[in-house]
Amino acid sequence: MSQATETLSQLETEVITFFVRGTQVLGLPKTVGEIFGLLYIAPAALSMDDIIRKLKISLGSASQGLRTLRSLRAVRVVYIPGSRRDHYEAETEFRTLVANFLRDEITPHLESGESQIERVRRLLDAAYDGGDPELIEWYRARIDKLGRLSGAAQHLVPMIANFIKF
Amino acid sequence: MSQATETLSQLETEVITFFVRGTQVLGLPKTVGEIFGLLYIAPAALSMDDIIRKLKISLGSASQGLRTLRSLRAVRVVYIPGSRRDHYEAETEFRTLVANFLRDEITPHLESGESQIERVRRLLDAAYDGGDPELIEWYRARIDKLGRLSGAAQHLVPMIANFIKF
DNA sequence: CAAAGATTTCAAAAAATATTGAAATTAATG
DNA sequence: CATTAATTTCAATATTTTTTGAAATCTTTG
Repeated sequence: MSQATETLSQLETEVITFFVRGTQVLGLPKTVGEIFGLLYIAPAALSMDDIIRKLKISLGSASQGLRTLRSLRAVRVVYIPGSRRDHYEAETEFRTLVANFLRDEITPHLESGESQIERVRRLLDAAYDGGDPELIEWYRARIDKLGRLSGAAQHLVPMIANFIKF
Repeated sequence: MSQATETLSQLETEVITFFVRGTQVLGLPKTVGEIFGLLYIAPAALSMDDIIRKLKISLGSASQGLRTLRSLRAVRVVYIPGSRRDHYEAETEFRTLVANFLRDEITPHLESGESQIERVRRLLDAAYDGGDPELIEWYRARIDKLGRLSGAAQHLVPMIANFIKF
């Protein structure tokens, strides 16, 4: 039996709003932010049922949202002796959270961007026969600039990961 | 009269795809990425009509997309003597592009986050009467952690803006 | 200043995304 | 091992976002 009150306190509401904004900036569903915010400010681990009742969201959203948060390692399963339900608590180390997010969500994008630029370069090399050489040089300059952006972005990631240390 | 070919070359298609992915990561509409990509790789400024014909998008999307890009200062209006239409070219300095984006799109979010945390702090102070002091201290620790995240993010922005220099 | 051209606006349609809840599955208990 | 509880899945629904194109507005030019 869960002893948590059914209504959200003003404090809880504010904290949840904070994270909902965050997840929306990151392009994640609102319910994911709600669940994370609720768990972040919860003094004890909550079951899926607690989450459903406090946030008034559906079973499906809760299950799907927790799956997302688990896959981001933003939430951890905690065993509560005597309860048959899984209980969840938030990962509160933002350093860890950011590092995981960068590694799982950002780095793959950057790598695919890098390989795409490589492909465009080869395309340009193949076009040497036929096309106007001056135009091709101009294109190459533009693609090179893109390559430098991509490279800089890849350097940036570990810098960011390293910077959030507290 | 526009002399640009009507079909997109493979090179153009690849570059556009690159930027479409980018805008989708940033949460901007696909057409915005398409327009920017087309302009980025275009050897000469293009009119809205050129954009519509080459990308096969609607008038409304082109107008709205160009508005977005202008407001991000990712695109510049260029006057072409003898033509009545506005012509557009892409801002190709990624340093400028990133700096503008951080200032206009990211910083405001961070500032509103900061002030929201301030509000939660005051809420907690007001709650000193009535609530369990131990629980309130626990809450305060969680809110402080949030505050440190917010502070770190704000330090990060100028660092990133500074790092993309080429 | 009329006429044609270019651009913007905005309501409606289409597409993409998120949410719901009932049914299926999986796990725990007596 | 049957029963009940907990969780996941997924098709249907709702919501949000993007795109379209016709009408309105603004601009240029003869």
